[in-house]
Amino acid sequence: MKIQAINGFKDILPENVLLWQHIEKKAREVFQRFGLREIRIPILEKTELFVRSIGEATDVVEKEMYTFPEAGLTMRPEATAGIMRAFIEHGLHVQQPIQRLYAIGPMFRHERPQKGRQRQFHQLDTEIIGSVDPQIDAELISMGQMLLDELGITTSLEINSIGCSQCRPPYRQKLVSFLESRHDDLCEDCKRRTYTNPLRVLDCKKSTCREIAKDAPSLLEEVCDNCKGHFNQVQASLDRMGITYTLNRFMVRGLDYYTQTTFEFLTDDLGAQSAVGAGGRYDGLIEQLGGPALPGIGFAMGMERLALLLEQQNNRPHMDSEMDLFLAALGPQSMDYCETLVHKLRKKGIRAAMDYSGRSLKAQMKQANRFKASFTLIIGDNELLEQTGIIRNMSTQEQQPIGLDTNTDQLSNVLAEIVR
RNA sequence: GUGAGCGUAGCUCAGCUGGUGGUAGCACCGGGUUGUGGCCUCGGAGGUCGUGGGUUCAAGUCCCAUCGCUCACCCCA
Repeated sequence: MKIQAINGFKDILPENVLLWQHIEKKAREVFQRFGLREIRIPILEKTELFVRSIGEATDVVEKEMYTFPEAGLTMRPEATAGIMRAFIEHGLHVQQPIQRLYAIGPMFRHERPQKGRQRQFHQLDTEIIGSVDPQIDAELISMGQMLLDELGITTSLEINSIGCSQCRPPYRQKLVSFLESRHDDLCEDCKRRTYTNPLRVLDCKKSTCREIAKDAPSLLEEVCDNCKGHFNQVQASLDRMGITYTLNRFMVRGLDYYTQTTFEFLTDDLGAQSAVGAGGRYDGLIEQLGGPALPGIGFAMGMERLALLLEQQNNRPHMDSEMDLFLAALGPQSMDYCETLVHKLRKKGIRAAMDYSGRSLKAQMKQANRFKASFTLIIGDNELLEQTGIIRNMSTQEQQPIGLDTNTDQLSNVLAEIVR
């Protein structure tokens, strides 16, 4: 039996890594533009951390975590909890009143894989900690939008406010009562959701449930004045920046720690998955984890989803040459000569390669082409005797003789100049 | 956890009502070009038809089981 990767865990092969590096590079660039600094945290944490932050009754905690029960450890299903743990553990708030952080890396959830969803997946995660200012919310959203824009990915932005610890519980109670009054008309899933996650009923795709949802009390109208004011200011900021969005009063969150502002970057191009990125405020989380009473807001973007969209929307970055110079050696002497030359070129930072199998020139040219080499230097034993090689520009097909030198240091300098 | 679909070359796939595995495309190797890549052309190599059992004179094809993958539900980035 051949050993293969386990279900939901994917290899990212070299040709695709270029795409991933493109995404990462652009993300770091944009995040740094907003003053975010990278933080790297462990993949394994105490199970308790996720239970306390994400919420005991959430799907993620109840059935999706990779946990080692005997050790009490869990592979992180998301990044925010770990970042907050690190934030508290190292007292980062003392250094700077507002901390702006980002993290990039793999997350793990034991769900059934499907398009745009894997068991090991990767997220770009951002957090701004220490401010309740609604302009911070808008700034963070604008950063996500800017990244998507610059990647050339088209999404729609939806925002909502899900209230705070003061106003959400009463609303939730009101909603449950309403749903109970219409219980018989709800679909089977929603009958269950009424008690597990009543807000999710508002988001049900079934038409009958949608009709009922229209009559349900609206969270946006029920939230407290403070939350309303905050949300209005977020919208005013987005308006000033010219960022287009739609209000979605049915948008809810799967993790318990979210408060007030929530938002999602959405697409129709990912099969059943619609969210490319999502986030929101989590004002009680840090305190709940035993840290100072500091607010925060963040978002995560799914890198697999970004990569899929880049491919689908035909925005694959065109790749440059991946090799500066390929040395085609013909004959034993020239092979040894080229070996020395390749070594010296590489020490100068030039990307250089050659073939040792003594294949035909045609075969070696093919190889140079596969390497996407900018130049090829052809050196046979004859050339070595006459001290004149041939250098070929692979894109223009121009060839020129080049004086060879027994002093390969000199020659490698000359070649380095040509190739640069 | 539930449902549906699919497993044939490294990849993408033909293979009809069972009757000798495809000159298939991409990729790979070599020749045409006696020392020049991409395009063209000719040739070559590459397979336990996922696995196990059953039906049959005969199974890639039909039946059963099993493993794997994919998509969808739930839920989520």
